[in-house]
Order: sequence, then structure tokens, then C-alpha cells
Amino acid sequence: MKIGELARRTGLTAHTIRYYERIGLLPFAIRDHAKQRDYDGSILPWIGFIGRLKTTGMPIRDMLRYATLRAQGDATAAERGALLEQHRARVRHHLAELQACLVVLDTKIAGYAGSARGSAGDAGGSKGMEPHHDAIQQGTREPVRAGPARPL
Amino acid sequence: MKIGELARRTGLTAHTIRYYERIGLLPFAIRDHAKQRDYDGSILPWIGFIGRLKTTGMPIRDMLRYATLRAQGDATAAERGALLEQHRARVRHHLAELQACLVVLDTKIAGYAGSARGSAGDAGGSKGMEPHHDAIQQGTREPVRAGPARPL
DNA sequence: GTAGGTGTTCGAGCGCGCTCGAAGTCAAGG
DNA sequence: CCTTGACTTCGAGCGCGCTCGAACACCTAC
Repeated sequence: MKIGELARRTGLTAHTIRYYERIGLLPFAIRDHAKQRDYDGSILPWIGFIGRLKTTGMPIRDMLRYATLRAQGDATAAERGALLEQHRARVRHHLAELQACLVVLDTKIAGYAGSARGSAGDAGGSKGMEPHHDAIQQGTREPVRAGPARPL
Repeated sequence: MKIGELARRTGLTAHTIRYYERIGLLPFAIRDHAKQRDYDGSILPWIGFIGRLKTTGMPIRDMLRYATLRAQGDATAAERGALLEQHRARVRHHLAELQACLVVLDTKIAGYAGSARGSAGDAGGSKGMEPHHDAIQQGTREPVRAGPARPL
């Protein structure tokens, strides 16, 4: 399999695949007579797993650590397991946060739906807002004016 | 409330708060006699909400859109509602993805735990891997060698 | 009066994860 | 033979979301 087909099958771009190889996230691919990368199917599960780590927000440097340990063989299994367990804990935490945020979002949206016609006012529950780090206690109403939003 | 206290209460840095004001995500704060920003508590729920949008992965430009609509008053309520609904759909989708990934992670970790001592081999289920975009069908085993991981 | 602490503006820089373009090589098809 | 197209390497550039430092202003306490 050449890089183009691998790209098609993984949803990555050829550029990205080469980039992953460059940084060591993918093994150095065997080249054919014309010095082109020649993949076999065994790379696919690994790329799939990388994709899942990425989806769950693992930074590349951690994936790299995992990949490196993997390359070192069975002796590193325990460390790899620990790494994944830490990651899982982070993912679970994030998941819980997301669920909490979803509830707030639901409330907010319900507020907008409720005030469908006529004076809308402050949609959704404007209390119980949690800050970035659980630091907000006080709460009145959200401000109505926002600055003259530059195009960024 | 001066910017330092607001920073403490929100978990943001003063730098970040100024940045948010600059780009229009926070309203232009009233300045006191010494031209220092003087906040009242009404900003807190808004910052809290921004934090939640951020947690759920909304890009700043979308928050900006929301903030701008908000600034335009009740007439934009419907559009704001739609915006949040779209966002909610994305968050739900992402949540589902995360949960699926968590299952895979669990399996993998169970595999590492199972092979605690002795020959570890390929920990976790090495089948059923989904690619980045559901494009991988084929699957054998993950590669063992990874390139000489450059420091990136 | 002076030191310390907190604030101000401005613009540059950073870390991440790609993304892209240039210039060249190679093989197959008409 | 010549075109087409997929590949190669290399290095620069980008979009995002901050992050930081410089140089200066101001208030308060000693």
C-alpha cells in the first residue's frame, strides 16, 4: 500500500502521515525500489489507536512516549499500562466536565426556546454558573453589552 | 473589583482577561479615576459561561459571534439559541466519541493488567480498531518498532 | 519621599499540530 | 517519446489561544 491509499483509508493526509513518521509517531516505513513508502495493513490498527488517543485529547508528546515504549518491547508493558491509566483518568474527568457543561447548555437553550417570541431577556438559568476553576461564587446577570468585537 | 481580583476569582490570568477584552469576548470594562479596569460581579457569570463554552471546545470566533449577538439585544435570541443548539449537537457527538474511545482504552488497559508479569505481547484487543473516520477495515497487529523518536 | 505592589498599553513570541509549496524522481499509458 | 500523476524531501508558514516582557502610571504605607 502506498501513502495515498493509506491516507484514503485512514482519513489522514499524506502530508500528515509523513509528518507522523518524521516525529516518530509512525515507524519508519519500508521503501520500495523507487524509494516510496510501502505500507502493509499492520499499520492500520496503530493509526486507529493514535486517532483514538488524539480524539481523547492526548498530546502528541505523550503518544510519542507510548510509541517509544512500545518499540522497546514487552519489558515496558507496565509503564505503558500506567500511561494509559493516567490518560483514562484524564479522559474520564473531561467527560464528566463535558456532561456538566451539557446540562448548563440544555438549560440555556431551554431558556431561549421558552422565550421564543416577544421579550427574550436572559435566556437559560443564569445562576449556578461555575467558573473556570470553581472560583465564582457571586452571580447576578450576564452583561448585555459586549465590546465592538474586532474581527480577530 | 480590579483585574487582579477578577483573575483570582475566575482562574484566568490578568493577561488573558485583557486579551479577552481586546478581542471583544469581554465587554470594554469601565475604568476608574486612574484608568484601571473596575469590574462588578455581573461579569462573573458571563466569564463562567465562556469557560464552559471553552471546556466544550467552542472556538473563540464562535464565542465572539455569540457575544456579539448578545450585545445586539433580544432580537437576536433565536439566532443565539440556534448557535447553542448547533454547539450542543457537536458536544454530544464528541461526548459519544469519547465514550467509545474510553471503552477501547479500558480494553487495552485490561490487556496490560492481564499480562502483568511475564510475556506481555499485544495488550488489549487489537481488533475492532476504528480509524480516524471509520475507514479502517483491515487489522492484524500493531507494529512493534517505532522510529527513533526525535525530540520533536 | 520612597519603596512596593498593582495596574496600564503595546507588540512580539510561543507551543501545538499540522499544512503547504517547491522542485525533483519515477512508472505507466497513449 | 512524452505526458500525467503519484510519489519524494525539505523547510517555511499558519491558525489558534494565549503568554510574556518592556516601560511606564498610580496608590498606599512606612
